[in-house]
Amino acid sequence: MPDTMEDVAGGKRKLIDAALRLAAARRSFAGLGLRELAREAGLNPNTFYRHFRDMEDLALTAVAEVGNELRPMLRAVRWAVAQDNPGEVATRACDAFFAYADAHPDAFFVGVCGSTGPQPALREAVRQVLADIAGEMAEDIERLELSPGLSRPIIDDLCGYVVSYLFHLSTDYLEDSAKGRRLRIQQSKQLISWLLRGAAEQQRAQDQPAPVPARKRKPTERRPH
Amino acid sequence: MPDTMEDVAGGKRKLIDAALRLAAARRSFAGLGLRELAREAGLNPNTFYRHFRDMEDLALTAVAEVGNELRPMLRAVRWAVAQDNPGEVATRACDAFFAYADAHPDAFFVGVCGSTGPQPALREAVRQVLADIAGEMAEDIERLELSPGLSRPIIDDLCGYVVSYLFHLSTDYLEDSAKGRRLRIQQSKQLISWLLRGAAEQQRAQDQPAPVPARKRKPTERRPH
DNA sequence: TGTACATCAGTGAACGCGCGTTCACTGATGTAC
DNA sequence: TGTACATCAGTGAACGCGCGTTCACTGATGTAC
Repeated sequence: MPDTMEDVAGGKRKLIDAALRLAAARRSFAGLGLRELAREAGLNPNTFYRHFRDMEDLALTAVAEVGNELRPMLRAVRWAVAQDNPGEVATRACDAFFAYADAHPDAFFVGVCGSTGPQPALREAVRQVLADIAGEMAEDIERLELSPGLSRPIIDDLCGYVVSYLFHLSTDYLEDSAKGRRLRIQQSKQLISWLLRGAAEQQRAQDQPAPVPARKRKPTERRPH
Repeated sequence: MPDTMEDVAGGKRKLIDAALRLAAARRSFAGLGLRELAREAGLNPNTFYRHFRDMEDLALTAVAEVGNELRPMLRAVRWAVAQDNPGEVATRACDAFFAYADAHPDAFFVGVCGSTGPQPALREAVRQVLADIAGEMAEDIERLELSPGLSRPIIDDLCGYVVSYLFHLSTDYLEDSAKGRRLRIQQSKQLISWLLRGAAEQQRAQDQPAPVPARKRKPTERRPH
């Protein structure tokens, strides 16, 4: 079982937290120095080697921690809201996402920066977390029957768009003023709304293909525009 | 008048090109060393100071160069396609974008990495280039009457979504195989198609507001879902 | 209950290295008269 | 046309500094018998 936020020994915990703090403030995990990190954590530089092989090792540990917390949280929101207001799952999950970003800004800065940073393993780890989130979102939409008409491939594409957009928007959101933040949340909800309508229309077009050249397309085939 | 790609003296040109090459390969402008850069450019480390104050100065110069080439290119494609096939502007501009990314991979890696990197000035410069591109796109859609029904604010949001998505997708595209690349282009076109339909539907809803609570909304007000 | 030993987090000194930056210099190109 | 001077790209040596990493060490905690 992987580490959770709580059951990690003192020095290791301090190092991870200090790394998130420093890397988020400067928008770069790669630029972190081992000694600088130890200084921030209030530890001897060598203590680092007691817990991590190198900086990349620490980065991957941190990303796994965050991912393992963020993912279940989003699922929980979706299932909880689906009970009471099935029509508001998208908007409420959107709110929950930004609220979580608000509560864990360091994690989001590190994630976004890491997704384009120099360490291939870190980029891949972040990418995987996003893919998992999109996958779970698609599964929930299907299982909770939130968009009854849509086929699974279309739901998958939809979730991919939404997750990618929200993820990259999160740092702009965190850097923005209260007013700007409200606007960005509103725009995110608008994006989701548009995509849902666009996807539904395409699904409808696929379900009852155009009358004249109908035989040319197989019903399962995806033909965007 | 700012520098264009051609009229820059030998050493300066070499330094900019070497910086794009190295920064793209390692996915980080911030990690670039002055001596390392001079080595790659085949120059003495001190020659750097003849042309740039520091690394950030060089980075801003490079971003301006790329932006000043990419933006007019996209405009030209839109206007050219609009002449012959007004219905295909979105898909053809999409193709042109990825073709340009293909031809200038270093510039895109540096741009995407810079947009989340440690230098605030570089982040702001990249952001500005994207905002300019989105603004020009919106202007062209309006002037070329490519989506006659849509109001300008809705076109602005639409362009913002598309530019953000394509920009962040560009590095995934460049890292992908030929097959994956085709899929990503296809998905991009699908996203644009969905957004266009969703935006059109919302515009329709705004133009003829719901019968009963109609007096509660001003016609110009934007109320995304 | 006591004793011996293993494990493990954390320490402090020391190393060699590449870094950014400074200084004084060269040599070519342009320009004033 | 020639001469004197300014400008500017590029050079090479030298500096002090913080870095990652290694080594031998301490002291606390757990464990076998």
